[in-house]
Order: sequence, then structure tokens, then C-alpha cells
Amino acid sequence: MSAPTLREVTRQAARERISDVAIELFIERGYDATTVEEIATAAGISERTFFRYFPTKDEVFFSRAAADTQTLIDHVTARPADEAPWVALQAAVDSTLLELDRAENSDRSRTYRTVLAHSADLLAHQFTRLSDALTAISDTLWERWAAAEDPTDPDAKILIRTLVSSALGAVNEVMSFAEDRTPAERRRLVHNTLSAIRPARPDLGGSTAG
Amino acid sequence: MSAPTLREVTRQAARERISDVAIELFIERGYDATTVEEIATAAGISERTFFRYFPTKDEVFFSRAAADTQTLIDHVTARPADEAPWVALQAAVDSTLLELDRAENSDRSRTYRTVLAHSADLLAHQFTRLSDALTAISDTLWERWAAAEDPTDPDAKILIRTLVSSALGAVNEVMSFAEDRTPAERRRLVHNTLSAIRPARPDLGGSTAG
DNA sequence: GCATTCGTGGCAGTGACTGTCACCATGTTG
DNA sequence: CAACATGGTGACAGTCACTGCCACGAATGC
Repeated sequence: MSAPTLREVTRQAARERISDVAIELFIERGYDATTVEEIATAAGISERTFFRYFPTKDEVFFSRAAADTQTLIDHVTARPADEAPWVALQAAVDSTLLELDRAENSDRSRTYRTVLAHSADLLAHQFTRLSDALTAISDTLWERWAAAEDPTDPDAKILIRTLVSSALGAVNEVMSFAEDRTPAERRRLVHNTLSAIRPARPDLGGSTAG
Repeated sequence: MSAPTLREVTRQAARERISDVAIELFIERGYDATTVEEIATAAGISERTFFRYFPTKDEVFFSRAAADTQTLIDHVTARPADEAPWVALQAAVDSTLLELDRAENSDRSRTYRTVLAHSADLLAHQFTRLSDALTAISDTLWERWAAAEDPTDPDAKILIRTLVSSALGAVNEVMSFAEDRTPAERRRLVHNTLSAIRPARPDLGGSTAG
């Protein structure tokens, strides 16, 4: 987009260095047991400066871990605009999982999940992040649906939200409770679960498989 | 059950008095803007004593607001043990909504939702509470299913979890985004949404309506 | 009457933040 | 080159949720 200033580049580099150090500490001793002061000292800065780079302690974790939900959002956006919401969503979930299961990605995300699972605090914030993703995806799908159908329909938005909620829930459950399965197995589980859902109204995208 | 000690009765009374005062303050000036010290002072106790009655600040809120999820759990438990998971869940959701929509209940829960919606912090904890409910309900349904079918099936537990996740998600979405509808309308929305979900496997409870 | 136990308040401390200020290294301008 | 504005930084004090510790007083048990 716009030319990044020297300052912006430096700042971004600093951010990454801090989060590298932080995540290393999180893995080593857990999120809760790591203080911001320790992160700052390990990164060679003061605690005050840490908070100039990250608004909260958990942001330093999610700055790296949030890639997954963003990928899903991107894949939804990449779908053809005239596709029905539920069809687009299913396809986006499929292709997102396929992408995330690639090589080095899965190592990284397994590590993050471990850190996440050991901190109730972090987990709580993860839920609100999922909730934000739900809103982002639902809004995108709703706008597209509204352009083609009836933008004044009062039920559509909420029905779309529940569909997205189900999809995110399914992915989250499988990722959390089927860590030991192969990526292909996980994808199959998610796919089967989503296939069993047929939107309450055909205009939202009834199953194409009859 | 067991005879409540005099101490237990006094303690419970104190807890209720504190949470009454606290929730009044939350409504008046918002959750985040209310400090524990203010609650304690208003209740005529010290801050230290407050934390002997409630482990955290949000607990004082949820001690009153958690009734809804507990009602759902109860209704699931009340279902016949041999009923398929998804059938039991749908029925439990229906009857729970019916019960919660009764008279004075809905005023109270609207107030709570208002407080909740204005605090990101509180909302995050609400999600973890929903997650706990998800686990409780899923465990109950799984145990029943396992007794009748195959307890060693590796997929069952996770498939049940995704079903419960969808159900809770649907209820949550409707309650959050259809506040302005009539209770009957909300129940219809939830019911329709859940009817559109057919478990990936018939043993988990395919729709009875063909 | 005395000891034990329990509920309470006071107080100090921790950890995540925020506001303020002074310092210093920039880069800019005359 | 000197005066100046700009922005990043650390030090410090303060807030708020929460915890551990101790001492006091009141109810309880023998």
C-alpha cells in the first residue's frame, strides 16, 4: 500500500523481537508464570517500553497466534461473491484447514495450542478473538447475501451468524480435542460435521449434495 | 441434603447481600468502572473480606447470572437416559427457553445482558463459562450414549461436543442479537436453526421429522 | 475460666497496566 | 553550525485486582 517509513520498519522489527523472546519464555515456563518485567528484561527494554509496543500482555502472544483465524477470514473473502453463505463457508473452511496443515505451520500452531491450553486467562481472550472473527466473517457473508437477496430481512443476519458460529465451533472442537489425529483425519471430521448442517432456509445455501 | 450449619446460612446471606450491592453498582456505573473497594464499602465490609466471599470480581456477577446455563444443564439431565444425544439436546433447549422466558426472569436476564455487553472483560469470562457448560453437557450426553452404544468410539465424544457447541452458539447468538424480538420469536429462531442440523451419524440422533 | 477456632481488618506485596516527566538521539531549518 | 522540534525511552508514582500474613475479637468447646 503506502511506503513504510524507516520508523515503521524499525518498530515492526522491535515488535517481532519482543514477541519472539516472549513466546520463548511462555513455552519455557508458561504464560501465567511469565511476567511482563521478565519479557522486557529479556528483550533488553523497560517494562514501560513493552507496553508501548503491545497494549496488553496477551497481545504479544496473539500477535503471532492470530494468523489462523485471519487465514479463514481471507479464504471466505476469496470466495465468489454470488455464492450462498453456507456453501462459501464450507469451502473456505476446507481450504483453510488444508493450508494450515502444511509443513512448518502445524508445528508452530501445536506449540501455540499448548501454551494456550495451560492458561485460563489466555483461553478466555482466545474466545473473544473467535467471537471477533465470527463477526467479521458473518458481516462479509451477510453483505454479499444482502446484495443478491433481501437486505431488509431481519432474520438473515442472525441465521448467518449461527451458521458461522457452528462452523467455528466445529473447527475449534476438532483442533482442541483431536490433536492426536492426522491432519487428514481432522479435516474429515470437520467436513463431515459441517455437511450435516443444512441451513434453515434454502437461500442461505442448502447442501448441494441433495 | 445435609443440615445447613448456622454459619453456612449466615455466609450465604452475606454473599447475597454483597452481590445485590455489587450488581446495583454494576448497573449504575458499569462493571469496569466499579472497583472492588467500592463494592466492599457499600456492603459495609473490607476489601479483604470481599475476597473471602468471592474469589474474583467477576464471580460476584456470575453468581447471579449463571442460572441460565445451569437451567439448560438441568434440563439435559432430566431427559430420558436412552434418548439420542441430539434429540435430547434439542428438547432440552426448547424447554429451557420456555422456562427462562417466564415473567420476572426475562427482566433480570435483560439487565444482566446489558451489564455483560458493556464489559469486554466480563464477556471473555462469559465465554469460558459457556465453554464449561459445553463440557458439562457433552460429558452427560456422551456417558449416556456410551452406555447404549460403543464407549470406545473415538469420534463420538468430539462429534457430540460439536453438536452441543452448535446448540449453545445458536442460543447465544439469538439471545445476543434478537433482544428486541418477542420470546416466542426467539424460540422459533433457535428451534428452526437447530432443526436444520442433522448429526453426521444416525446413532447420535438424526432428525425424527425425516 | 481458659483454649481453640473462626471471621475479620490492616498492611505489605505482586503483577498488569497508565500518566507524567525528563532525557536523549534523531532529523529539520535558518 | 547552532537552535529547534520530534519521537522514542526509562524512571517513578499511582491504580486496581488479588494474595499472604498477622493480630484482634467474638463465638464455641471443654
